[in-house]
Amino acid sequence: MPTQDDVLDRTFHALADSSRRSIVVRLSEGPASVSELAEPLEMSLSGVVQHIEVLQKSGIVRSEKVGRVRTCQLEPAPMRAVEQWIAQHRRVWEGRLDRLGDVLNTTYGRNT
Amino acid sequence: MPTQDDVLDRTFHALADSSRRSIVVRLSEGPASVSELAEPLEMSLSGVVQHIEVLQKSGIVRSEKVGRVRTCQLEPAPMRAVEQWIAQHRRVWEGRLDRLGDVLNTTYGRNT
DNA sequence: CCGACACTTCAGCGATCGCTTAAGTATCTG
DNA sequence: CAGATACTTAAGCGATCGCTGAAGTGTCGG
Repeated sequence: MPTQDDVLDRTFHALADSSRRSIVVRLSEGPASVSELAEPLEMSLSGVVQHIEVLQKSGIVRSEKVGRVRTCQLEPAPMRAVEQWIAQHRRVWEGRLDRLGDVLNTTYGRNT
Repeated sequence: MPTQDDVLDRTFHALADSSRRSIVVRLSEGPASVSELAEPLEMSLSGVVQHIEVLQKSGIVRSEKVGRVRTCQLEPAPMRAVEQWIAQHRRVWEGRLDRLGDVLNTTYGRNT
């Protein structure tokens, strides 16, 4: 069973590449086959397949093969996990941000 | 000048490591020195410094050296960029998601 | 001035990444 | 059945990653 950390590792990693993000963008408009996903990318088909594998391992993408065509679609859960992770920690600093400007040139004590 | 793609590449990459995320979590509670950030991590100091460099290159972290102490703090802009990128594309599929279940076992035609 | 402290810099190392080419394996089409 | 199509699998390669240990540099405290 993958920990939450594993999910975040894999999802952030999957999205840290602009070819993979463009696949995600394309899939956000609806399912597509491997070769449809490959078409706009200037890369060999097997390069694209490897990107899709990374996306699948992160859980962002699901796929199913019918006949000789593999069709891919998005799975929203991992991206929501990422979005929530960011939102959660953003809330913490935003509560502090108004004070940081002054704090920087004085003491940095933790108030715990 | 870094493109938006570069920012996303570097920010997603920076967050794709649990040691770096734990640094971000720690910094969300307020600024900290390099050795304060290093303390909970089971890793050499220079390993930690390298993680901080990755975070700085992405723009997530800023730092300033006073005397012999480097103090780090969070910079919210890049994480907001990531959050917005996700939110933007999530909106697109969520409009479609209710249809996908049925679509999967029928045709996958794009309706453009 | 001398040692402790807080980094800093650098070489190196095994592992993973992103990509290629080449050679498969099914599946459809005529 | 013979192609063409749509992947699939595997080897390999240069680059980057995450980390270490060792040797610095600059600062502070006594």
